[in-house]
Amino acid sequence: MTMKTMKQRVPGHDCMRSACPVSSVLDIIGDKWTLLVVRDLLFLGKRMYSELADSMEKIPTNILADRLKKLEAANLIEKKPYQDKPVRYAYTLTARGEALRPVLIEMATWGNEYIAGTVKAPKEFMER
Amino acid sequence: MTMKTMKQRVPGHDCMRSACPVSSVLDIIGDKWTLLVVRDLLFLGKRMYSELADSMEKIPTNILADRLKKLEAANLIEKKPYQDKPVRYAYTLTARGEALRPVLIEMATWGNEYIAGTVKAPKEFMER
DNA sequence: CCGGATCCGGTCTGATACTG
DNA sequence: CAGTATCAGACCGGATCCGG
Repeated sequence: MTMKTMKQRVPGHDCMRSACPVSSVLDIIGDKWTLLVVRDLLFLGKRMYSELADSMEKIPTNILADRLKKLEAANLIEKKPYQDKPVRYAYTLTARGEALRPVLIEMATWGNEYIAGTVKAPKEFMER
Repeated sequence: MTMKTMKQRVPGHDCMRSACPVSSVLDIIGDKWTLLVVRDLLFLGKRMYSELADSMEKIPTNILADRLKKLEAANLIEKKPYQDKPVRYAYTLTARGEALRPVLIEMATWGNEYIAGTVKAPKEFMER
């Protein structure tokens, strides 16, 4: 119930970020974990929950489940069952989610240039 | 003392984000407010504390002060006194901070395309 | 086992009040 | 004007639990 009762950012609410696109985007991906999930789906080819949970950054499972829900609610990812008994889902980016690629690329580019020790991504990731 | 005792992300610590550039960048700008401050400095020409506090998103003053400190510690901004009696500081982006422009631009581009009602930034902001 | 859901302690956020 | 203090409540993250 803790995660479910999180404060919503609804139109008219004090916290509603206005029409600035940067601000609006940050309402969706402006936290430490969401973009890491997107990165794993976009660049690392992950699709299953267990693969996502296995990230280098050790995302807690409750956080992962919560972010997957929010990403789905924001139409950045879809989940489709790939087996029954028990039902298991594969998570994939929607076109809307895929479109975040340039954002991730620019972040990676900045990191490679300005943060020592970061690993350069393979070139195929840096191209459309 | 609350803000000062925040958990540090030091090399060797469990929480240290590894060499992934995206992850490392998110350690610096991966929260809801930091990039908004950068946006104000980069696109809106703000320099003074009071201008930054006046953002549309109503950033709380304690959060603003905290983010300015962290941005300075990360060498993304500098503060220089622009008057004495009393000493007042102007905050400006360093080259390292200015270099985040492509990230902000891609975020704004994504927002304009995929979030209804976001305002398009003037073209001069979208060019180097 | 896998994919989460629940619990819980501690941390952080953010509204407001306050100070020099 | 440029921050600092305070404090309740939101949120994170580790551990654990549970249904299929």
